[in-house]
Amino acid sequence: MPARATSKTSESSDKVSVICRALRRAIIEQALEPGAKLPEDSLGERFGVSRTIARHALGQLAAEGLVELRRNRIAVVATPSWKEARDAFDIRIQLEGLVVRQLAGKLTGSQISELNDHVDAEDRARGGTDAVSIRLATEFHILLAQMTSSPILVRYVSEVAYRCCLTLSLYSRPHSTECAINEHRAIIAALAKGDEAKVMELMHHHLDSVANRALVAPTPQRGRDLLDILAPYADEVTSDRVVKLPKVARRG
Amino acid sequence: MPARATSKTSESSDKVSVICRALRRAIIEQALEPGAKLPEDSLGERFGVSRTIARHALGQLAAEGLVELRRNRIAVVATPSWKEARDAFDIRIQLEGLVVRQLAGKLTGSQISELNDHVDAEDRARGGTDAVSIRLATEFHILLAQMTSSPILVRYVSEVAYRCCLTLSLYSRPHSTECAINEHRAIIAALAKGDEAKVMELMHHHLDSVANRALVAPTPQRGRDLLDILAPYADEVTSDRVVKLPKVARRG
DNA sequence: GGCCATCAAACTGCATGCAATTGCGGCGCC
DNA sequence: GGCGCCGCAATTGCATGCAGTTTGATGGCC
Repeated sequence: MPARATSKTSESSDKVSVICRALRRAIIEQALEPGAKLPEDSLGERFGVSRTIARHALGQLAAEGLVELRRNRIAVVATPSWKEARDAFDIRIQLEGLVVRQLAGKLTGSQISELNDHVDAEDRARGGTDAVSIRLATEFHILLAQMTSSPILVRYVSEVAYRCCLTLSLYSRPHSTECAINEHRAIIAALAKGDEAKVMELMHHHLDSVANRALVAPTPQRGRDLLDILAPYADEVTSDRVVKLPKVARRG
Repeated sequence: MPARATSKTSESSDKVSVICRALRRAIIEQALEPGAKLPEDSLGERFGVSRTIARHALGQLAAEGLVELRRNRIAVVATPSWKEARDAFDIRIQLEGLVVRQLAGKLTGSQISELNDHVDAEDRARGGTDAVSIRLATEFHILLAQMTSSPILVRYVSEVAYRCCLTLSLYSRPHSTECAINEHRAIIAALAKGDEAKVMELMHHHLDSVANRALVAPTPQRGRDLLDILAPYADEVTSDRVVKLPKVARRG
């Protein structure tokens, strides 16, 4: 066990971060769909810890935007609205632009092979489930961010990439990952060549096309969370409690 | 009390978020300097809650990068290295660019007056302590972000702005806030006029100059955390425990 | 048949208690 | 006099317990 140790930032202790990692992964692989319930008891039992720890983990994930926490209510996997999804992609484009700008022409040989290896893995995973492909594609971007050795950038890129994953599972149709893989290869090549302008454009285009493939339209019906659809109509309500529908059947 | 209610994102419950807000404010006003210790007991006692809650709050702040948490050790206010500070400003420039791009020409009259009122407050605070000026200047940027009504953007801009505050208290000399105030006014004017290119340039320049005023040089001596200075030399160490100096007198 | 009140189970909010680890002051040794 | 070692106080890591809230189901009433 390489004991990568918990990176300085966040990831408080041990058990908590283990649970966080597990849940994060489950979420981005869509084992846990948006809206899925996450009761503290069940989590604690599943991971062999007390509710206290499970609760703490949920708090962390909420801070990352992967989980929604409302007072006295069961935590659920976040269900970003379409607008939030769009915003997340906008932010992501900016942040990853920063990443490639820092990296262009500065990669070592071993870093380049590491990236190529990763894309090879993505390639091999094409036969498998979509979930794994999506996870690997996301991890490619995180890997890139890590190479900047800027902890802040790593954290933000990771978070926002995870959020985009969530989005994908909400709004995206089964999508072809091939072009994404080719785009990854192109980005590596341009990074190695040190062509900053080119790599910026590639990354921008890559993320933009991912976003567009995912977020073709507000898809009000498939957005699947009734409350989001109704949200605009609730603006009139002045009270804190946003909307109070007579028992609306939520998922689950 | 306007009962602003806890915004959907993060900020779990009540007591926890109260503590978070209090600590955040104390940190950005430099009542708590970087490196200051934050024992769970003391926090709990001070805020009239149990350690459990104080601990949870520290976890949230750690997720935001304001607090550093290490296993079995007392939490301390984060002490960003010079490089991290620089990175934070880079990210901030990108994010706030996004903000003003979204806002240019889209502000309502009342929003514009709200912004002007805020800058007036900044102006009035010029006679007071530096701490308040810094806080108000930071809050101006957060106010701007809030007007995008993009929760994600608000969260990221807030976080990174707070981090930059931390930085300022670490590396900055007593600085003049006047030009910053004028720059704020200029940004509002350009936003109102809807001149996107102009406002982008203004914001970029504004943040860049703030960064440069603060981060003139690595200032190795004044960076004041011996451990950061030694960090590059510790890369050789393979163990998890990064560095083990014979009792080095840390602050406090 | 549909609607509302009532109640129990489920779940969260929080405090407290115990075990484990760390930090630090004093002691002995070189 | 300085350096390293040991033991105690301080502090964290975590589980459990109790109180308050929500959920949703059952039964009575219109």
